[in-house]
Amino acid sequence: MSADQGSAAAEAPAERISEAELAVMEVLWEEAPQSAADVCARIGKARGWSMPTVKTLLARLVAKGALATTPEGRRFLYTPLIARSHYVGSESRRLVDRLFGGRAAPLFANLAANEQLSDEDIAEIERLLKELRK
Amino acid sequence: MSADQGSAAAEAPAERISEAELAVMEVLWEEAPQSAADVCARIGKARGWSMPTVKTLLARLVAKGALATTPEGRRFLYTPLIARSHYVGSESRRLVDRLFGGRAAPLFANLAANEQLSDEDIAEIERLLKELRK
DNA sequence: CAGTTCAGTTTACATCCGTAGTCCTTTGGC
DNA sequence: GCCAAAGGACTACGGATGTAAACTGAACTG
Repeated sequence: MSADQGSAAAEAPAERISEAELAVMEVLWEEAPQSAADVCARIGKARGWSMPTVKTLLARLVAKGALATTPEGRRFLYTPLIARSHYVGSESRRLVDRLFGGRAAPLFANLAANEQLSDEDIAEIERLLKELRK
Repeated sequence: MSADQGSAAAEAPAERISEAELAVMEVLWEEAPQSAADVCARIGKARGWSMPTVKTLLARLVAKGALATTPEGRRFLYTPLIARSHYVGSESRRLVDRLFGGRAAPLFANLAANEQLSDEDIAEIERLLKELRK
């Protein structure tokens, strides 16, 4: 079932990335290979996590196949194995499937109804629509 | 911190509703006051859960403030305390905040890029946009 | 060469979630 | 009035998650 746009297997971690893990992924998506210490330095500020916590999250992400490690001297450099756009896409699809019967329009309607759409958003979406209709 | 659009307290369970719990909520959103047995009958078909499982989920939802119980004879009738639209709205907002920097347009762009938009969706969204611009 | 320090691995633990068994109470039937 | 059935409450338990300490091995330093 489900689409699964076939082709290039390799990635696709299947395992879901948790909230805390996502924060780590974000840091690595921002800048590609980083050591645990680097990640910790960046995240420590935002979330106040200790080094062990960050290490655990990194290890779990590696176990889940979401990160790759490259030995560099006596430590590892971590690199995302899944693209942010890929993750974001599958999460969006999940939401749309779970709550909007798989249709994007109701989601959009909902955002509109809750005034979640800024003027900028509207303008941008119109632009995108024009693209799509071309 | 975070927004928390203050005002009318009362509802707003704060506690997050899990995946399995959501299935129970869906049944109750479909038809308002139902007994545990009713819910179980409906869900049993779809998810194959046993009665105890459904009862546990109902109890947890009550504990979370997502459901209200009304004594009816010697059993309880369960009623949603939060509206589906409310839940759906907050989940959508969560996604947009977490993954798209709080902007709806990138979400939309993502759905478009992944061909998640049907022609119907596009037509409907255009209609909504027209509404918004009025 | 030994000690310190750094980095990854293992272990830990409380909580939540999915799933379900068991128990207790109440109510209805005989 | 007593027993069985129905229904809610309590308990359970493995896995995931958030958060972190302790352990271990390797490298740099004096």
